[in-house]
This record gives sequence, structure tokens and C-alpha cells, in this order.
Amino acid sequence: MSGYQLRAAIAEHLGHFWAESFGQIYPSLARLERDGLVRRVGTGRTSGSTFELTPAGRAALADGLATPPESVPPRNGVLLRLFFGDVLGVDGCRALLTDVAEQSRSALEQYARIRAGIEAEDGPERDSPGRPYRLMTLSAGEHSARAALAWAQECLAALSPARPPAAPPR
Amino acid sequence: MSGYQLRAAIAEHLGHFWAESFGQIYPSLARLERDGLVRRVGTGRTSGSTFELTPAGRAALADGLATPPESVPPRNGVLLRLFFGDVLGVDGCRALLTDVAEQSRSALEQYARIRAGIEAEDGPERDSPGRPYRLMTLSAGEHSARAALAWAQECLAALSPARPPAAPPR
DNA sequence: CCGAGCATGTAACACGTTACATGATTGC
DNA sequence: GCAATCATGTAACGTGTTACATGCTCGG
Repeated sequence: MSGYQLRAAIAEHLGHFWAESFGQIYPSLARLERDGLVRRVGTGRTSGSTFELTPAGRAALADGLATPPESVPPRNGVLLRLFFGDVLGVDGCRALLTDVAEQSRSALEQYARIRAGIEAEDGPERDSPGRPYRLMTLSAGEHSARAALAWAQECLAALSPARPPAAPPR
Repeated sequence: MSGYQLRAAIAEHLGHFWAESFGQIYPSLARLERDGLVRRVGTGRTSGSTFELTPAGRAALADGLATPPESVPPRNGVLLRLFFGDVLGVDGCRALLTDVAEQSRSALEQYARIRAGIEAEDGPERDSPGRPYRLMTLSAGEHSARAALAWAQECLAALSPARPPAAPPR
């Protein structure tokens, strides 16, 4: 692939859990070529060149995948705001939570479409070695979105009714 | 609080979803003092000085909390590795997933302890305005950890016997 | 007296994004 | 011809981490 195609492929297939910018991709591609891990293989559809993994590159990939993922220090802006909910105010919290719920719902819809697409696959695609793993990453998104939705709804329920019920209008 | 105490408080109370390093805290504290948002209030237990929010600082805090949280581009090392599961190999994937399951379980245990502590609160603590919000952030961790655990178990089940992965329930 | 914890700060470094500059090709 | 898309790369900037340097004080 070319750098451009690579970015498009990453956005399409890994979009839910990974992102790369051009500022990362092009220098990386240059470094990989210098180190003999990818090879410039020809000119693409327009003017750019496309790359492919060398055997050494494929080995380096397997190696990199085998290293344990480094845990990043967490930074959840929603939870931080909610933790200071008494400073933010109930309305602000509600807005935050309805947003989470909405985003979770729309993520779930998108995942359903993707799942339908994968499950409709037929022929050689159906037996591709990567298919089970695509389904697993998809399932991770589904679990995570369902959990976020359930949580947001639970919090909204806890927030909405004033526990001591006000006198109902009559 | 002093910068040191601040870091300890963040690690203790926000540890599941936020982290700050000294390299962040001290320069920030200096900037906040320069801008009149915090005030140096005295010497702490040993030799350092402690700070408190000024009224302007409290207003700025409320303001900052009200701004919508910026969404960070996702970077999930586990899912990235799993996506390339056919390159990584089944054993590597299993190791990844058992790790997720283990970490989720231990997180759930810790959350249970924290929940017990909050629910055992009595007297003035029980009516503190921040209490419901502490419970909400805790609940977020619980939902998320449960979802991660369920997902990991589902994937492990799909991986262990030579069997096509079943769609998750629901 | 000494080690552990409290406390402060800086400097180097890595990372990653954004914006910008530039240009080729293709379809209308 | 022109807009959209494909394509490449760099430079500035911000952010955050890590490691280091430093010193106090309190309990044993």
C-alpha cells in the first residue's frame, strides 16, 4: 500500500481502537524502508509509490505483536467531570451522560452493520484466517458500548428523580 | 494541599480514570498561582507550602468542567494485537486474553472493596454532596471491568476448541 | 544517625497532531 | 478547465513522561 492507502485502511478497519496520522505514517515508512522492513514496490494508481513487507518486516511485525501492550495512564474526561459533579451541577452531569448514551447507541448501530457485513461474507472470505479475529475486535466494541450505555442510563436514572418526591401537581 | 499531597489524592481517588505526574503538577501549580487561581496558604507538615483555590479559581474550575471533554484518538494495544491474531498466533492471543480477564477480575475485586467502604460511610460523610458522584465513577469502572471480563471469556471460549466463534448473546 | 517518606522542581526526551506546502491524476 | 481525490512530506507546536537533583523532617 501507499502511505495514503494505509491511512485509509487503518481508519476503515481499525478505526474503533486505533488511529494514525500522516505525520506518523510517512516518517515511519521511511524508517522502515531504511531498516529493510518494507520495500518500495512500484508506483500506485496515481503518482505515489507503494510498499510491501519484506520477510524481515513480517518477522519484525510478529515480534512486535508478541510484546505485551504497554498500559497507558488512563485519562477519562467524562469520569473526571462526573467525579466533580457537585461542582459541575446536575444539569451538566445529565448532559454528559446523555451524550455518552447517544454515542454508545450510535456505536452499537454501526457495529451491527459491520457484523452483518462480516456474517454475510461468503466464499473465500469466509475462511480467511483473519475473520475470527475481526469478529473478536468487533465484539469488544459491542461489549464496551453496551456497558457504557447501561452505565449512563443507570446514572441518569439515579440523577433524574429527586429522591424525596415533590408534591405532584394536581 | 501541597503538590505532593495533590498527587497522592489524585492517585487514590481518581486512579482508575486519571493520572498526573509531578512534571505536570508543579508547573501547573505555579501557573495557577501566577494567574490568581490558587493561593499559597502556608507551610505544610514538613517544609513545603500548601495551596487552596481562590474564588476565581473555583469559578475557573466550574468553567473547565463545563467544557465538553475532548475525545482522544483511541489506541488499544490489546485489540490491535488481536486484530492481527493470525500473525500473532493462537497462543499469543490466548495469553493476551487471559491477561485481560485477570486484570478485570482484580479490578472488580478492588472496586468491591471501594464500594463496601463507601456504603459503610456514616454520619456527615454519608450526606456529602460528592458521594453520589463517587458512586457513579465507581459504577463506570465496574461496568467496564465486567464487560471486559465477559468479552475475554467469550473470546477464549471461541479460541480454545476448533470451533467457529459464536455470536455473543443478546 | 539513618532510612523512609514528604516535598519541590527542572531538563531531556519522545510522541503525536495539526497545519501547511505542494503537486499529480481523473472524471465531469 | 476545474474540482475532487490521491499523494507526499515537513515544521511547529503542545503535551506528558521520565529521570534526575535536591533537601527537609520524623521515627526508631
